[in-house]
Amino acid sequence: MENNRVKKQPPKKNLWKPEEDLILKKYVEAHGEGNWATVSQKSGLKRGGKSCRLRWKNYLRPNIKRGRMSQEEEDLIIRMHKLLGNRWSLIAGRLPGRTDNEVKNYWNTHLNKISPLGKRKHVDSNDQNNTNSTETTNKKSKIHTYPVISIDAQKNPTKESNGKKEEGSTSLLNPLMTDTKSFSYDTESPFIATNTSTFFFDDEPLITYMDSFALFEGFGYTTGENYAELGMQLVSP
DNA sequence: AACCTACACAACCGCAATTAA
DNA sequence: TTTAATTGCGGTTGTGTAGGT
Repeated sequence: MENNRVKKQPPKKNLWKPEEDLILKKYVEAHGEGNWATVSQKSGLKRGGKSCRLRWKNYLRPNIKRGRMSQEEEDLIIRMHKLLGNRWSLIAGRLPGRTDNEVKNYWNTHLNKISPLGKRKHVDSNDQNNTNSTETTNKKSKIHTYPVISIDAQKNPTKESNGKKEEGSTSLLNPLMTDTKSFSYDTESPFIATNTSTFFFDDEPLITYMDSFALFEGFGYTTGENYAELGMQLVSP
């Protein structure tokens, strides 16, 4: 060996360089999102499709909001996490300009430590007390197992038609109750906690979004006052 | 100044869901 | 209907850096 005081190795991590960002940005602007598997070949980037997709989604696409979370955003994350657990994409969907990765990182570094069990790294899987969220984060739990609710959905807004979403309404039929709760949504407005009934469906499939309401049922949230805890308010149809 | 530790966050990995053939 | 490819998601890891000793 020539030297036992070897200089620090150069970074091994494949961080994106500005020129790579530029290539990807121009490519997506020219060809649109999607077909990530072929982006690397066609653009000349020596990156996998997943990497390109992630980079675009988290940093390059328009309307990404950078910088510190506001107090309102933080509050919303806390409330949504309490309700949904580690459903980061779902939570991020309620925070315009924020990505799931950002929300997740923010939770892990800023908010998780607030909880009594808030150890940043290495959550002990044997820790029986580690149930501070309303839902286990086990991947298998992504299967929806909340049978108490049926959905009477009139509309499932999509981002089709020039990304312009439609105004609509959705109602939930609770079999344990005799009435149907319904609420309206304005698809142009972000779901920021307010004391109005306005919220945002984003790109999530309706059924996925409805999980949160199913959770309400599971935890005994059955009245309008409880919805208010989320800054939402049930309105009469 | 050198070392250590913890933090912040970008990026990767593996799995499941979805879509195309 | 089945299989393969692609996409999306959450968990985890790796790196740079700030602050303390």
